[in-house]
Amino acid sequence: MGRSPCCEKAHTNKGAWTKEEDQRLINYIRSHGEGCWRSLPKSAGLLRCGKSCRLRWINYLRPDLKRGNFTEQEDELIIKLHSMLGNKWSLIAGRLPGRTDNEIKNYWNTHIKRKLIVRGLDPQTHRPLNATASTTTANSKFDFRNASHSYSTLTDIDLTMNQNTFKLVAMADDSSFDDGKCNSGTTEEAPPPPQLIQPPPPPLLAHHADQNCQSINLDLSIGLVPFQSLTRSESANSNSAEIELKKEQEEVVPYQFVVAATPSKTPVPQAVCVCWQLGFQRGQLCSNCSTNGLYR
DNA sequence: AAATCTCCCAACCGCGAATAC
DNA sequence: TGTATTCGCGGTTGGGAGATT
Repeated sequence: MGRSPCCEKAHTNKGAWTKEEDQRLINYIRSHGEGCWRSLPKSAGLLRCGKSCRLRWINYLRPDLKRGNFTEQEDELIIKLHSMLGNKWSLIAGRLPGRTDNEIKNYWNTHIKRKLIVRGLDPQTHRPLNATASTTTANSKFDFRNASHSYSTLTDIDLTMNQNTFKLVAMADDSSFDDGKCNSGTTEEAPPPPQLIQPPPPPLLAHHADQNCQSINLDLSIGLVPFQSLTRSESANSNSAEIELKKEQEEVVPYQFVVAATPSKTPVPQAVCVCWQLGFQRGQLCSNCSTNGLYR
């Protein structure tokens, strides 16, 4: 048998929350903590479904939320993260302390999309608007999250993203992949990820495509580190899959994307979290960070 | 001043993954 | 092991607020 129903929809309030409801929810969570959203409304004396309580708390009532306008740095970080992750708002929010996925999603739809269009960039692909149509049909398209190759040896792949050149360094142990059963963790037909117009992985790796997993899980970590602060040899010491995107035009943006691709059943690589690199203090680090800024 | 339009954001909806039973 | 439910996510929408006519 399964669980009992989540809530009685007939007896729940909908729409905007009142101050009294907010206060009840705050008081309850302060004394009991988060969790068990299903039973929370009844225990807290709220005529709301648990789902609604959770949303209200996460998006509006949480004490650590940052209020106010987004800064220019936050704008740029969102753009960069979106170019890497697509509409993975919760992942993006995880790298912006005090911001929620809903807030970032709204902000993206109302401000940043327009900003990119003004810059002549396609908000979904992050490529020049007039070039999107021609390149999306080209075979050169390389989709990170649905990559048709796994990277089981150290290799360098030059990629081009927008006007900037990146270098993809994939390092993985064969055993870290799960015999073709690993998945990307992204099942929705996400908006097109960055259209990387350089060729897909070199032929020498192609044989792995059929035998191993069809994609690399990029869900767990992504960070910005100062260019060259992580050397290849340092990275190679990790026995987990790790992809570095090295931005070569450092004079434009002196940061390096580090995407820790973590196949299931393997330890998380020692990638440096963006929280740390942005100089956040202990209390501000995200849940994925250990106290030295590395991913747990 | 009133009507209409546009923008923005909080909240809802539906789905897939994870989990309890 | 199979099924039902919860949780969490991304897409969408309703309506309030401000701008424009």
